[in-house]
Amino acid sequence: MQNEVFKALGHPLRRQVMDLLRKGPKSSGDLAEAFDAAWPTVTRHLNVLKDADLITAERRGTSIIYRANTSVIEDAIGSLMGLLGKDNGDDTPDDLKEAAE
Amino acid sequence: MQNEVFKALGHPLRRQVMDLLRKGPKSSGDLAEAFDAAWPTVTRHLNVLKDADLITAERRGTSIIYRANTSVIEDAIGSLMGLLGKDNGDDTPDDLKEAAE
DNA sequence: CTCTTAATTATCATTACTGCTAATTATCAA
DNA sequence: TTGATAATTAGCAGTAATGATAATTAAGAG
Repeated sequence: MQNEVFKALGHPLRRQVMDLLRKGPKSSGDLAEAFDAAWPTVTRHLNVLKDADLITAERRGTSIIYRANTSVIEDAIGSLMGLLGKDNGDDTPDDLKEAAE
Repeated sequence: MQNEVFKALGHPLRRQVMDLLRKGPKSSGDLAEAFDAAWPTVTRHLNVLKDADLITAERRGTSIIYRANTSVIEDAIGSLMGLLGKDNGDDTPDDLKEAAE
């Protein structure tokens, strides 16, 4: 869901995870090492990202490999772009109209 | 701060507010009417958006007018775009390399 | 099977978020 | 000043999020 995505991105550690995964897949251990937080804490953040479908997990023998899910990030971008267009159906009262057009 | 922005966007009502303001400025009352929630509840959400600098408030006589702050939305988009580029400094171990490039 | 390493789930305490009603402030009109 | 309307702040209860430690599962090596 769209809301889970933004909620998931609303934590610095989770955005950092996304940034680390940007360059390529990483194991849970690699990611856990990258932060001060305890491993279970990182695992939980990874689960939040996974529930939001922002990352995927795949078992590779004894370790678990995480990958960023680019399409969901793209969707989020699209959603934000949708907040930008003025798309004026003239919903703005005359007395609030800006000088510029 | 960037984190406040994503946290603020992590609530459906707040994203809806942003969408309503997309078309033009609105008063607190206009916004409160648009939702099922009680007015003080909407006010609180507006404050979250304001603290994130996603909207600005300006008193206009007896009512208060809210406007979307487009540049902050643009910054958020930029931040998400930054999560997309592969920008490979070859951080990916050989055994995790994908077939495609 | 046993041992080790990798990672997760369970549990708990603390803090943050949400949404409500009630009380308060702000502005204007008479 | 009084009254009315617009909007906010205060306070409270319920729920969700965070981060830690302890216990558990998973897979491979021997």
